[in-house]
Amino acid sequence: MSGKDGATRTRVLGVATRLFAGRGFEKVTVREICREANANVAAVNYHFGDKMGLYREVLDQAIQVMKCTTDQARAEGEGKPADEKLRAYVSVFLRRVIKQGRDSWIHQLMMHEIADPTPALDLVVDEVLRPRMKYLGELVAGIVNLPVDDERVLRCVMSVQSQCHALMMANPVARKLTPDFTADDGQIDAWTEHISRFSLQGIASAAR
Amino acid sequence: MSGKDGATRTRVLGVATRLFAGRGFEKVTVREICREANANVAAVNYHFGDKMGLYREVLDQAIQVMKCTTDQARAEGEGKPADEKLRAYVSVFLRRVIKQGRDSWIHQLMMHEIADPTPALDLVVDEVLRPRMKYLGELVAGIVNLPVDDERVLRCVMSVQSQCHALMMANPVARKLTPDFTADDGQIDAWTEHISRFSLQGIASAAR
DNA sequence: ATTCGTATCAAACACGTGTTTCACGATGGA
DNA sequence: TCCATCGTGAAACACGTGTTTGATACGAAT
Repeated sequence: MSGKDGATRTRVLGVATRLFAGRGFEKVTVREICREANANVAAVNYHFGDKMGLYREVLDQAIQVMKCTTDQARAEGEGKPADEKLRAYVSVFLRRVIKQGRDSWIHQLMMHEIADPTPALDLVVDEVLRPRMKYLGELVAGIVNLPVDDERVLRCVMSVQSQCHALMMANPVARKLTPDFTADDGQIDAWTEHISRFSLQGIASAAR
Repeated sequence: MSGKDGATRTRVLGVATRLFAGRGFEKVTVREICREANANVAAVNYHFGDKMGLYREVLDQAIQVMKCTTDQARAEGEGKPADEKLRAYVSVFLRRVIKQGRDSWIHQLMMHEIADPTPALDLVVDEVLRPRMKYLGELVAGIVNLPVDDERVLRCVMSVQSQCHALMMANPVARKLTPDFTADDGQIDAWTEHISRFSLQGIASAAR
């Protein structure tokens, strides 16, 4: 069970990812992670230095996946007109967010990072959020024929982002408000259609 | 300093409110609260039963203030047409939210409640959020001439709410993205104007 | 004057935390 | 075969936590 086989590190990292996402950094204990991963308490210290080192590694993984989401959104809009690029962005984002698939842990993790910011949040902002806003800003600016740094463009970007993010952020709240909500493809498509149309109309009005 | 004078309880409650809002329930210690309030550690146990009792009292206060915000938004739209009622709602909300005034602690508190839901969150949903959504739903339904429980109406309400909430929720993120942001009246009015126009256009498009 | 309930205080309690230490076994190269 | 290194294990360490306890002082009612 020991030796070259470095499965313990992987197992610990996996469990840590799930638990950190679910309850944040502070509310998860090293002991609990190791217990669920069938590893010794000292494993996290040996493989990751300390608890924070383990957390940083989990967060780095999250950043990689988020950058990948941005790239996919860009790719799906490739060659299309600006309004369809925006629709593609919303579509990719919602599919990745609402689907309780293998990526949902990321957004729970980000939720906790926003509630209790750590220095690592800066990395997320610089590497993920800023590129996304830049891309959306270019789209909006193209649609309304305004400079990308115009205030009105910035505000429209916020409006689009906020609608997308709301569907993931307020998850525990939304579940209480509409307990019969299902994340099937039909619902996702309907939300994509709504946010796209709603936003495109709003964007058009921003240019006067 | 002791006797009929019940200032300790008030002082503890005040400090607890500020600290719980800033760092959430778990990351604040009873000792720290009492130290800042110049009270003994046992004070919280005597006056509030235990730490959770103190937290519940803080959260109850928050619910009262939020209900008051809803009432004010309703009042400012009284007698106006539906689209101006919506503008009034956005205006009241943003003024209360963006202003770093005496109410900002509430939204930090809610942020932490959403990130780490406790049973008390149900109370917030039932007493604050549901009435707000009901009110906004009636406004939207009136504008687009659809039944209040129509899916399209519900989605528009979510779009409006998400834009308003985004300005308060992503505060630590927004501060990094646009560090030169100032919460003066001009900015608030500009955002109110943007969200109102953006949303009214989007709502109009929802009815086809 | 005595009694009772209120409000506060310092000290201690019981528990859980992240981290460290030291020892044991396995692995792979010299 | 020997030895250095790696991965793991159980136990202990140092610290911080919420909570409880017993004592003290004060004011008001009896």
